[in-house]
Amino acid sequence: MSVQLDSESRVKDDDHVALKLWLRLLTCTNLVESQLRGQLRESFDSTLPRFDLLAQLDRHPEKLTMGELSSLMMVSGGNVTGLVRQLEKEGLVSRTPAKTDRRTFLVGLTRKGKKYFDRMAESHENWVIELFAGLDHDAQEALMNALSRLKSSVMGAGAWNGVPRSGTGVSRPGG
Amino acid sequence: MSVQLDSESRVKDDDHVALKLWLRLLTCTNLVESQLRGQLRESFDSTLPRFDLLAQLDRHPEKLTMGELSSLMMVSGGNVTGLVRQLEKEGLVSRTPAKTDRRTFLVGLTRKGKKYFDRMAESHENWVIELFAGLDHDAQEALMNALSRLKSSVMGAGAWNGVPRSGTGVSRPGG
DNA sequence: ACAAAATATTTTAAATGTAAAATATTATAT
DNA sequence: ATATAATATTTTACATTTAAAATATTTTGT
Repeated sequence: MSVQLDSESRVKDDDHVALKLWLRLLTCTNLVESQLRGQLRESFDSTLPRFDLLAQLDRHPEKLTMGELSSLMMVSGGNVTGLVRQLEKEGLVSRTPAKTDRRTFLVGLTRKGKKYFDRMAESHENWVIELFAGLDHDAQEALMNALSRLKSSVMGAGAWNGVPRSGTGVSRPGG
Repeated sequence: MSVQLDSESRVKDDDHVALKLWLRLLTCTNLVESQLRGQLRESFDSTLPRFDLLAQLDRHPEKLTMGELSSLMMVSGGNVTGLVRQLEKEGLVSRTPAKTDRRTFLVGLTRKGKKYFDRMAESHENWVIELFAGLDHDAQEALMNALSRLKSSVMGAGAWNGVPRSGTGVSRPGG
């Protein structure tokens, strides 16, 4: 049937380079995400958002507020509310009111959550290494540099509204 | 509070280069996607998946089956079923049974859908160009090359299960 | 021809996601 | 002090997404 296999196929010959670039970026991300999601499900019966939330807490042992989690994960506040509730019910994270501000909650890994995360994180890193193994170290450096520039470009472009975080004014220099 | 603004912040200093690379890739994609989603909503009261589906049909004027759409968009079949149903109800796409195979449906843009898409596509391309404007042409070429290599790497790595397309055996050389 | 396997799609159930409104609390400006 | 604005989170309503099961049809093997 000779049909391409991914989103890039929608690029027309006369399309702008930037558009091709964006679609290839999206394709790569989708491919990696699919692999990781599948592995996480098969090996640990878990999901990417759960893993990502635990990873943020592991990276920030000083505990994080709901809003910080929302910013870091680049998802809406309501989304975080649901995920934290779920993980708290399973005893993987703790959620305690802040002393100084009664609006705020501090979220952190429990011992059980830390163990659970560490187990997954090791496998996760190996999966990523394997997926990127086709690029030698220089190629990885080159890609990292290119992506750094892209990140700056995107964050600099237009009026920056940020990632949807309804009801949160965090990180809106233009707002 | 001095907390970073995106997923990369979960990288620890001793983490493997590939992991940093993956998180930066994810961050860039999330940033671009958020911008485009917001613009699409504000300017056209539409969404990315709707746009993507129409774009695939525009790219393939010979019409596509549900399964081909699923592969091209890298989303599950059930997802395509819902999107096509919605767009068909709005008169933007047509969905006709194939002559030779009664399991199969052929989906294509209606005249109304083509107009609707063209209007969005122009803005969409301009948004992308603007988001990538911080990279000069050489940098864009470099990034494209790096991503090409990454795509090959990911598609070559491990047993390729492909993107989740439940109930679809498409493109599984290993299955 | 006929059973079994493969394929294409839809349906289902549950998870994830957004955006906007609602609630509660804290900060600011008279 | 008190009204107003800003902030942090939750709730609500709904859209999207996946994975698996179900359905329908075609293909394959014998």
